[in-house]
Amino acid sequence: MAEPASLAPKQLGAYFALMEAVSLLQHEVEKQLRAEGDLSWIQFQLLARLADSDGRLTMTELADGVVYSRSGLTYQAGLLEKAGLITRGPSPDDERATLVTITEAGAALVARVLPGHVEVARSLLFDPLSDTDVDRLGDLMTRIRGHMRALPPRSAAPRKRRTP
Amino acid sequence: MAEPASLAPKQLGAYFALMEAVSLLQHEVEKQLRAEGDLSWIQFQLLARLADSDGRLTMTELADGVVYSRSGLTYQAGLLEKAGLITRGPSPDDERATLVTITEAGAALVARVLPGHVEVARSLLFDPLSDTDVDRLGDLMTRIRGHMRALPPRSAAPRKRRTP
DNA sequence: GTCATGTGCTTCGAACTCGAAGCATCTGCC
DNA sequence: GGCAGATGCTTCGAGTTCGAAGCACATGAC
Repeated sequence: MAEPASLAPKQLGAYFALMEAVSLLQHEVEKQLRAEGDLSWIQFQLLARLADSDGRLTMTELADGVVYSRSGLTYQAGLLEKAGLITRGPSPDDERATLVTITEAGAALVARVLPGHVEVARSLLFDPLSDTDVDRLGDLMTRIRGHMRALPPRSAAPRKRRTP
Repeated sequence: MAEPASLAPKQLGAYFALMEAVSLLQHEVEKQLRAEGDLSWIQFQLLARLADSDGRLTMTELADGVVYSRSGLTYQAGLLEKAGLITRGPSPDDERATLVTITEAGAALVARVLPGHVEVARSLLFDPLSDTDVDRLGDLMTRIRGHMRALPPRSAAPRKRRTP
């Protein structure tokens, strides 16, 4: 390649390994979710997030952290609603907001696909790792995620995150 | 969520942190590549791979590791060719194969966007890490990637990888 | 040589994603 | 109260992705 451009080869290696490994993992995860529950990774994330939060999130809260565009979320929510996994209704507090609720069917589906999902993650991601490795990976990625979340948007998102 | 299903919470946390961090990183990387070179992450990967390999790879070799479907690769190669960044020609050895070569313009483009690309990776990914952390991350992800690559396809890819 | 099967790539249709534009509501300032 | 700008969500169009089907060549058995 042209030049290292101030990133040590070790770092470049780590970077590419990270990206490729996650890409492979995501691919396998999608396959499992599609096969067992006819869900995409995003749909699963949305349902899981709802299941965690007792249902009742606004669209924006739901999107937060799932990085997706608003329109994409609308689309996915439409699919999930049509499939009977979630419900959308107006918020009593804010007429503009849409409150999303997970249905019983939705919760049941999450519960059904979760074991297989976890199994894929275990066999692909954690199999070659020791307990210490898992700790380190968790620590590293948590720190990195925190760092990224805290960053000022790089020139983007004119309307993305509420500044609290 | 329903149940941990035999994955320790620590592992689940590591898993989700990993997925989210990479998702964020990829998003930013795409933005930079789009802004500075009008490239997608896949296109950049393809060009970088070609630049590394003295050009001259078959479509399948090029796709290998970039996980994409063959048709997607055909599509992307079409775009890159139209943009004058690569050339496609028949292979002398195998009439079926298409040999892909990177052009000067393609190599120049990679060289042009690389510094910015590296800078994004540095500031998002490596900024909160010490040298030791980088070593560990590289080690972990390299092992994980190796593990995943070696796996038997889980029921998929009837025609995906040559078995050497 | 010839036929069956495997492999390399492309074409096709359907599904998904994003950003820009649009509509409705909310908030703050006057 | 009323108006300007911000915010929440949706619609729309263009671009991208994938899997299945299809075509062309290669390889091995006979």
